[in-house]
Amino acid sequence: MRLVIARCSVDYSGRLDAHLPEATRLIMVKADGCVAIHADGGAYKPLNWMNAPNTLNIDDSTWTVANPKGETLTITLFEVLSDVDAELGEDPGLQKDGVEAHLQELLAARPESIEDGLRLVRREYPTAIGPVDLLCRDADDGVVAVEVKRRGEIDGVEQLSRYIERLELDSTLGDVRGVFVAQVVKPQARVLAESRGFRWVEVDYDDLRGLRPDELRLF
Amino acid sequence: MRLVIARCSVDYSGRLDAHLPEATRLIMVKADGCVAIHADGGAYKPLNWMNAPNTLNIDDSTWTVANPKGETLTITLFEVLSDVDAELGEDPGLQKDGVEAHLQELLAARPESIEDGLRLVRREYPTAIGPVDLLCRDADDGVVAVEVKRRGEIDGVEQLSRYIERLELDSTLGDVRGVFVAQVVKPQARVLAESRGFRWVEVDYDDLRGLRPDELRLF
DNA sequence: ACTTCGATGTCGTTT
DNA sequence: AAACGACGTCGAAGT
Repeated sequence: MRLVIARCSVDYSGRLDAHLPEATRLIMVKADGCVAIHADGGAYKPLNWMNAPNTLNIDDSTWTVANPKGETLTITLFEVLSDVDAELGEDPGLQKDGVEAHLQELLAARPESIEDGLRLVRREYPTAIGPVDLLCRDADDGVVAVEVKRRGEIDGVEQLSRYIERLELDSTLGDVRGVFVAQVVKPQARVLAESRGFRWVEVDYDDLRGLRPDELRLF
Repeated sequence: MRLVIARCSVDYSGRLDAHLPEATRLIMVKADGCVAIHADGGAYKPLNWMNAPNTLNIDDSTWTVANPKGETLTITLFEVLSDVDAELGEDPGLQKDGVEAHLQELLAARPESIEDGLRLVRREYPTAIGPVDLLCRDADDGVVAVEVKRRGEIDGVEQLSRYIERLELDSTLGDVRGVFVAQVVKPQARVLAESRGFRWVEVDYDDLRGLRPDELRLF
């Protein structure tokens, strides 16, 4: 990784056109050829960037980055304040815990934690507009479509609406009931879900993972 | 901005939990207090980060970043290979050209490029749930609501649906026809648009800008 | 402050 | 490779 701090101006031409006037910035060049131009503030997103795969051409004080799609990034250097190069090596990578896929797995293994008597028919049940998270049958053998989100917001309810519309059109399933499941269901999402005739359920991630004893649920 | 290259391990706890095993990485600390941990590859997104506002506490080889929401990032340093500090100053900011707003302008100036005989009534026509991109009348004087996107995906069709529902409720416009316009309309968006009774149209940004001669369209 | 929506989104997964 | 949805999305604009 090479880190250059320099007074520079930058031009990008590609999916849009963008220009950065002369100022002091960080230019970060990674081992895979990615280039990013950072200011001294504003979260982690760079002002300009170019992702791999691309080619970096350094001609005196003009750096030109080009990729196969025909996008170009041109950096003009006026004064270099610092220039550091270091070999970092491969990164072992990030371990995450607590994302939606995990939540869906846990619910698929224990559909009864959503509603008494609920049985899983299929995970990721396919429709023309995408897969339904969980397709189930309830205690009365009715078809139930379950949408799982980590955070339950309006978009998720819209998604469930579309799936149910599709399921009722495309199949011989007949009436399909909707259930919206999330760790937290936002007030607006509750209102919309109810107005669409869906149940909404909040579940606890730690409970599902079995970190808390099941007995606690009996109370 | 402070740039430290070091062998380190990192733990994040907040919206999820994540762990980075010991390896050599870049730690970037910006003037506003943001911290980002970068590997030597993988686009511009850091492996871990913490945005402002937050507090950075450096205690020997353990750095702790905490924000008001209770999220924490803990960095344990094993070996520092490089440590650079520089004053960058304010950035004058990025100038952009070619985003959705621009596309909408061009279409407003030439509604007939969407559909023969289409005339603009108003751009950003207001409704209770937000402005409709273009409100038009067609060759038969029927009301047409146009939603403009750079890339046409399902969300955009949903947005158009909500606007039309509103327009038909709130006004004396009567039936409103929907047209979904984008540079590229994705297959799922096509299906949904058609099932809602909307037309979808793909337009070319360069054509609209007039970079290609109009005569080309005659063939 | 909160919500909505665009983005050179980026990233992973599946087709 | 293309499409599709999730994201610790980020960030700006409007309320």
